[in-house]
Amino acid sequence: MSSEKDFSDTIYGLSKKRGFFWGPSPEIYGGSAGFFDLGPLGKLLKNRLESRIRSEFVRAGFWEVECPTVSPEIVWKASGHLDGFIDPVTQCTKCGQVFRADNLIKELAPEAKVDGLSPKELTEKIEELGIECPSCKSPLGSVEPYNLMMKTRLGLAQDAYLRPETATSTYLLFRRFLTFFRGKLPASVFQIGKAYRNEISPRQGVLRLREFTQVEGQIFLLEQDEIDWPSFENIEKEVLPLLPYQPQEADKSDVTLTKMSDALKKGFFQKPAYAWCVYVAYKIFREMGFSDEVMRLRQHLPTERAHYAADAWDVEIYTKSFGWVECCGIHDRGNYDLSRHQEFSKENLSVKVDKKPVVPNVLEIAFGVERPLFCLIDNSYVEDEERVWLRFAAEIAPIQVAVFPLMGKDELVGPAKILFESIMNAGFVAQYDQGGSIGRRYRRQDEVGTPYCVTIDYETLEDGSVTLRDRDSMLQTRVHKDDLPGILEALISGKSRFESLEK
RNA sequence: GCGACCGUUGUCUAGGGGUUAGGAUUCAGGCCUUCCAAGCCUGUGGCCCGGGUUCAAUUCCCGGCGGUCGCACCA
Repeated sequence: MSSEKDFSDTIYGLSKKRGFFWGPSPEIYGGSAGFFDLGPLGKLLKNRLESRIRSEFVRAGFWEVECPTVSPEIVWKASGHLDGFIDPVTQCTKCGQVFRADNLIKELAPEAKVDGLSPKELTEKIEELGIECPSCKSPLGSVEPYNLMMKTRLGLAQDAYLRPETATSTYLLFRRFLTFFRGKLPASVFQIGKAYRNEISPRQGVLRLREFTQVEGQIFLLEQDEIDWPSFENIEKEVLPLLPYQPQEADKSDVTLTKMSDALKKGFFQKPAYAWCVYVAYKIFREMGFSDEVMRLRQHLPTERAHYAADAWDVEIYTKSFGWVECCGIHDRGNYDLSRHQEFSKENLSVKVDKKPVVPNVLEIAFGVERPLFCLIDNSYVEDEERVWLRFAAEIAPIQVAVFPLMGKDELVGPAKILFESIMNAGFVAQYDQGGSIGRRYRRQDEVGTPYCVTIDYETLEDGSVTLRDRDSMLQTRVHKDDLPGILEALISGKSRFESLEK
């Protein structure tokens, strides 16, 4: 087998060649790191993932919303992103190390006053105090503000930022949600949309992007709800691969297959509602086509957690390219966000509990779509002596069925095109191809993961039967063309198996 | 952002101060072909960008952009 680095090259090569994704974008101008274009197949695949995500959220009782990607500065002031992410940084002119300027000054000159100083003033302060690079004693460069958010402007003068997460824009609707949900909590909503992070140094292709599609589900609820969570009963017998923080601290990384009810008893999860969210996240990834063997749920170490987070678990996916990849975070955000927005907006974001105002808590499921997209291609790639193919689950494959005339003869091409039309009309994403030998066309579809191919031949002209070919086994069977929509539907949805078609 | 290495058709790659820049594969068209990348013919397409050195730069130098790895960063 190829090395890890070689394998990601293989995936990126195939993706570029077959039109899953291209980049960095804009390619003809040399590209900017952290931006990628989705080609036709990548977009089809992403649409399928999003629709699985969407239906899984809906099934779990979430309602979808959509908010602007740009919000004025005050929003990010309130959310904490502005202060949290405008760091005054200085860099050593010789060794290149980067430091937080304010922290560095405080550390080396505790009596100096640095709070509220501009980058320019901080630069002067560093000169004044004769501070140099702590590791190599060389002069430091001027202090520059660095913020992870992308800045823009509304009209002439109002500062605004592109959202670094969709969640914050969702929280701003809380009062509207209260009305929509007729004053009842818990209330569950989710959003699928673009988010932007001005990463200093994007790496690993589509795994760390400056612009990406985020999916974030939020449950607004009261503390009591977190304990009394009836839906937990539906999933308490589910067994998930858990990796709590304790074994990690002992440098162990073996998952424990744990029943959810036991996980709660053992204290892996504090609250049933949070545990349920972890299950929902896991279920979404299952629905996207990941098998249990390549997934695990890893709890953040206490040192890894955000200061306000009571608990945090990640869904991780094993890839042949990069090993375990963090794909989804499940966070207990407490009432931090709503409290902050209440404070900054002066709007009442509380509900009445026993006649007293209480700001509700938030549980969150958050992930980007591009990571699972990449992981899925990585996981689906299969290669043997004969061919290369993507073993997508039929339901998420970008193209579901390809239609070929056995040869490019007029008497076969005509009927093949008619059949292609009827398959499209039946609602399938289909592709027609008459270029090259039949074997080459099968291989082409294998390489983009098309689960089924249909071939029209001379027998079709006599009795209406066609060849139906299965991607993974390369087996073929004859069926009547009029039965195809039903057969394909059953195969793709998993209601029947290809082997059972064989007579 | 720093350091090291790197950037040649759609993809993978050979090469190198003066070349018709080579190969494999893909792709398009044609011939052939009654089910798994066959064969034959034809064709499209390339030296990341800018500056410098030089009679001459894709090749050497500098800068930019991008990539890989390491450091840092990753709410």
